[in-house]
Amino acid sequence: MHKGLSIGYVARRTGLAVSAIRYYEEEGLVQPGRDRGDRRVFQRGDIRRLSFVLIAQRLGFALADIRAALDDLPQGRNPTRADWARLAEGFRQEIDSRIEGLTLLRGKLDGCIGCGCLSLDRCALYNPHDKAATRGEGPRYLMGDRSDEF
Amino acid sequence: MHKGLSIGYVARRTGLAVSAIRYYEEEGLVQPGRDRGDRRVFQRGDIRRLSFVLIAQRLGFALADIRAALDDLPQGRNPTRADWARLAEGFRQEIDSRIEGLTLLRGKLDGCIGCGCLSLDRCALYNPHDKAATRGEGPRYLMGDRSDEF
DNA sequence: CTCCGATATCAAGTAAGGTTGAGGTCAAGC
DNA sequence: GCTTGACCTCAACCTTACTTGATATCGGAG
Repeated sequence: MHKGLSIGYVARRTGLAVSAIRYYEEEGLVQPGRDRGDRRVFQRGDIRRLSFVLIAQRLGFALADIRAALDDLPQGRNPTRADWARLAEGFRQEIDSRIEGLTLLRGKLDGCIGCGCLSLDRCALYNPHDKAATRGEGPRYLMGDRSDEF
Repeated sequence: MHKGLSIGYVARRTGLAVSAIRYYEEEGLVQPGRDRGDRRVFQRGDIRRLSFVLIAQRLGFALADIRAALDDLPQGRNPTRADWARLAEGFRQEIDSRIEGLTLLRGKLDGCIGCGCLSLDRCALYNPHDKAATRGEGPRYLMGDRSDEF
């Protein structure tokens, strides 16, 4: 009996605001059906999709990236455990590479502490081309794009 | 001979856009003087301040946080190497705690891969109270603030 | 002296990720 | 039958971190 879930229920289960869920629908992250009263009808799997969104956001992904990832889920059939596990594996790799980037950064920082050199041209810490730690950082979309300006 | 630096020079040295530097002044991150023609006059130390801003941004700090950190620099005298090293030490700790958070997250994720459980109520991966990885993620400033909604 | 390039100000626009409010509908409970 | 709560839409607003454009002025080169 696929009774379907109301937006309020999904909101309570995910901790998202109702308005946020509607926004996510607008962004194509979930595609609930409608009942005859035009109210959104979610399935259990949608809670999982939204959980995915929340976790991915914590990793700093933009909604557009997350949508792209979710679009890789099979459209016709229900996503299986294996499908989700595949996505999780992608996460794992992303986490790995972040840890690696931060570790690298820390090493450089260790080299800088003591000399006090935060000057751009000399300090290994600032390298605009090392984008590893830059992802998902908000509107600094142009950062690093003009290092050839001079 | 403290000749003072023009905004264009500082922009070239830091890789920042002139408009960005003016914006940073507005936000209180630098306080250049003015010449008689009302043009901004920067000191060498301002390049260092701006470098600090860039590095901190890479770590995901908001400008407001960065300003707070910079405000800890001694106001009267010129910042010494030790002052900058102290700030760098704060960075180091932040990086450490991020790596730790991500490592934890990875461990949880490993526990989830295979079971495909991305369901919020069961999966250890999603825990709204674990804010370690949440900082600097843009406008999701309310995230985790409504876990008591239900 | 004149012109150009760098600078100045100020208002408005942009992008992401939402929230808020006005105004309307629907189904259930009393 | 009426009210209440949950839902609907649509437009407007919010924050952060800037950019863009209009318009004006400064200062050095020629």
